[in-house]
Amino acid sequence: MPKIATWNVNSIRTRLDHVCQWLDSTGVDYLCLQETKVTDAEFPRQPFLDRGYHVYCSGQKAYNGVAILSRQPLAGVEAGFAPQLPSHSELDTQKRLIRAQLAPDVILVNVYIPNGGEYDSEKYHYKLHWLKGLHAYLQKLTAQAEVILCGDFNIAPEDKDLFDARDRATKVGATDAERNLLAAIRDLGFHDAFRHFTNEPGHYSWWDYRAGAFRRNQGWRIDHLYITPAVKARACNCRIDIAPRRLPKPSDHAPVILEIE
DNA sequence: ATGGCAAACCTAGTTTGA
Repeated sequence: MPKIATWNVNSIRTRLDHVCQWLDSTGVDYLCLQETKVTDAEFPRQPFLDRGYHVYCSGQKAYNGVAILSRQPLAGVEAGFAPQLPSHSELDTQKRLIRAQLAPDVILVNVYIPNGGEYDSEKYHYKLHWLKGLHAYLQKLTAQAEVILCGDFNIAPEDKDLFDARDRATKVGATDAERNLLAAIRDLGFHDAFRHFTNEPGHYSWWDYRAGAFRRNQGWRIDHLYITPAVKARACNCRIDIAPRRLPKPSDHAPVILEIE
């Protein structure tokens, strides 16, 4: 039963031991990483090669950066929008997207969607612009194949996906403009894998380092796996693993795992 | 309204995160 996971590690070099321990204990087949914060030349490949994973990364110094670890070698690996959408190549200066084929008719897309900064700031509008680019990109892909779209979306899709939805009109990650663009992407034919199995509120994938947010479970569910119908039909389970968030010096995000039969 | 924490960067204070 293949397992596919997504995890914003907030620096792969700082979190190397956590990720290795987690791979050893869960044995996931594919792990999509975000915020690796390292160039491809500096990416710590060897510990993953030693564990039998192939490493595909697209990173930059200090900020952003995505990677896919896979037990099998992957075909069709492409970084950024440009290979599918040359018109949007300016979005590729920030390393936030990598994709690969899992099968001839299944494409895995790993994204690190911009944070958005303050409401109505330049960063907020960049986030909205980036989401429109992602929509155009996925429109092409969903016409060709089944797609597993995962990563750090920096968006809580519903009010039950954050601990306090008050004032959300200006709360970046929960505004209507962001949710509407995410809904437009979802309407290309995606289903929220986590919500296929769990309806209750109070399940989060990110907690602020400050103010005891994790201890008080004051978090947001912003890390997602979106799957097209044929994948959904094979999905057995999708859960957030909060165990790594309890460790000393954790990432502020927890991994999310999808199991497929 | 602010701070609280963590990481990276030409090491000290700035930028980013959501």
